[in-house]
Amino acid sequence: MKRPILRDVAIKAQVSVGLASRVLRNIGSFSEKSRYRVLRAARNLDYQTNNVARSLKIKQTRALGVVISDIASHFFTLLVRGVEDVASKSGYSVILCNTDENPAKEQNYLTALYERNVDGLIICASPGNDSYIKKIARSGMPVVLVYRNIPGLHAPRITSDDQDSSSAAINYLIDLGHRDIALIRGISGVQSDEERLAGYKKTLERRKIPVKGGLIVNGEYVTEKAYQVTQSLLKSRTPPTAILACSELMMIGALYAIRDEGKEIPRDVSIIGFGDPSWAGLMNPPLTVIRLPNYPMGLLAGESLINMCEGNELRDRPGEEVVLKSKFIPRNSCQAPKHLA
Amino acid sequence: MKRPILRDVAIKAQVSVGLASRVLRNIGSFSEKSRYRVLRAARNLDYQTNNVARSLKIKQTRALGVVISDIASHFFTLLVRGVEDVASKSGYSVILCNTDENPAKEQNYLTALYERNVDGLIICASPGNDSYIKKIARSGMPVVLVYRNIPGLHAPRITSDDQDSSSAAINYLIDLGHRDIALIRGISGVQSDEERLAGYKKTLERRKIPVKGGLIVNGEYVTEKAYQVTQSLLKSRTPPTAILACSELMMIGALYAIRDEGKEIPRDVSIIGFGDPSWAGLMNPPLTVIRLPNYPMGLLAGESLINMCEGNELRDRPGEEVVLKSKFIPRNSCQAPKHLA
DNA sequence: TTGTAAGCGTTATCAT
DNA sequence: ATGATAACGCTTACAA
Repeated sequence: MKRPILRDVAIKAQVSVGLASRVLRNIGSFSEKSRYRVLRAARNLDYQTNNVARSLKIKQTRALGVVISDIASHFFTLLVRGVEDVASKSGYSVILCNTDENPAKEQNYLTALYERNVDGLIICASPGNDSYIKKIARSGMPVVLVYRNIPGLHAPRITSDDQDSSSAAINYLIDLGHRDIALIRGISGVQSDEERLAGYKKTLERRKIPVKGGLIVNGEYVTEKAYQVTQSLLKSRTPPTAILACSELMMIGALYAIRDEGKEIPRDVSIIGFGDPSWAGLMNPPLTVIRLPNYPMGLLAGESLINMCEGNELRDRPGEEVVLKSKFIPRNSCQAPKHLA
Repeated sequence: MKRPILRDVAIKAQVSVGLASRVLRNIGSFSEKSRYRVLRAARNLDYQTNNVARSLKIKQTRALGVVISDIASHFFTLLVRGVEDVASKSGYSVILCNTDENPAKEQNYLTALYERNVDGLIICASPGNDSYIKKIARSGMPVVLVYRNIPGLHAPRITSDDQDSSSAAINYLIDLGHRDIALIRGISGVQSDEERLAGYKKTLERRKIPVKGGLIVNGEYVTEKAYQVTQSLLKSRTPPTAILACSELMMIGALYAIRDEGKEIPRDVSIIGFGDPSWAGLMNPPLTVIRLPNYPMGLLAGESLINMCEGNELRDRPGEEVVLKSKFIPRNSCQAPKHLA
């Protein structure tokens, strides 16, 4: 009744373990007769490889660690799905880690993953563990960075064109006549967040519109925080006429705040969000958004990582950054500010 | 430059590997002097346990397999977050598997998980692998079932009160005056889906309202399918005046279909959905929903499983089913049907 | 073609 | 308190 091991099938097939191992993996040489006996014995015993023993020997686990801040965010959900899809297709398993942007938690996950000997890591790093991640990478473990950069770490990065998309959104708003545009950003120090901020600032400057510090607020990528900050934004003596929210969760927070303040979209405030969840088109009005290429990013990150794990080309040029394009989807949550209407 | 192993620290500390192992795990006996030397050596070498070797020896991996149909569904997202939270707290890792309700895919994941020697399994099974799952469970691997049942499998089940909540929703609709209530169900054979169907039928019967087969449609838990079926429902000569959608994704499909058919909620159709995503309250009108206890279910499933893995109490009574309550959240997507208004 | 045996990096038993 | 040494279940030279 206990799980059979290779020796059991070898005995039952009346061959040596080495031979049994070879036929089960269809490698090396063996006679037709041995093949038949081993296969039959394995089937009869319901033999399944013990992969931890196998991993110990061959020094690879075919497991990938994916560390993100929160799977409950649609943003990461699609990314993870992408990674998992290519992983399973290549026979890899995905170990999921939610850090909540907490560096200490992230550290724990990273060491757990390292001790587990995962073959590679996909990291959407929270700021604060740069040196630890570098250490892991230096120890020889393949790492791919998603949406975030770690200065001095020679690893492939997958990002989207955050500065450009942010810029496009701001231009769109300016063209509509907005001057007081708020930015609900996430966490400073995060590459994509900095890029979006840069796109915001640069575009305003280029259009000769003053950048007001008070309009740049920090939502920390969480709904409640975003709710609070947009609420105070809206209550201020010079409320913004438009808002750009840097994540889906923060957009939700902003939307609730706007509603609770009795404002109407787009009449009183225009809003654009990063991320295009399936319900965005269902809102009233349908939401103008920047659709992020997260699923393809997950796919690509997974592929690159697996390539590195298997010692393929990417290994030679791993400093590379690949930038996937996001897509501006104008719907109806923006219009000219009231004073111009 | 290569990863140090226990022998390296033993040598550096000038003790035996056995002793080094003991002090690192703080077990057995050793002198203060040895402790100091080993710890220092480990620190200097940056030694980290190799858990695959450890797992092979101690026969446990501290890894849990979670098999669900799609992490991209908010439904599963919260569940997974729940199990991951308790898992990481207890030092377990979570391996994520998306089956898309595809039995073949599910089989592959299950055998992969088995070969990986995960310590336990949390399964939201698609119909069709019952015997395989039973085999795995019989082999001694702890299994907990979520939202689904496998007849003849003696394992703890975590579900919610699907029949009751479905019943409550239907009663609510009937009280409002509805007689033609459509049910967009998921996949037949799935326990929770059958329960919801049963609640629907039973309630109609109890209220002396004929159950019309044409009003029970199959959305297969996917948005597009739900879109199609509600579209044809709406186009039929006797369209329903109210709809109960059995998942968040299917509710989205229904919502799009209703909009594209030019109908208005709740004037033309009332709608209630299973699941309460954070945007539901943001819709116009805010959606009346049945809030599912998925996060707590994940927590509980994780706890039970870990208990079983560690040989605790639950092992003695593992046939148990625990039912968590969902919550009916009336908002504004329902009203009396037009002909009564 | 087949079998033997030496690892892989731990843990655990048993002397010393 | 310490150190040999034998597993754990598999892969892979190498020898036969």
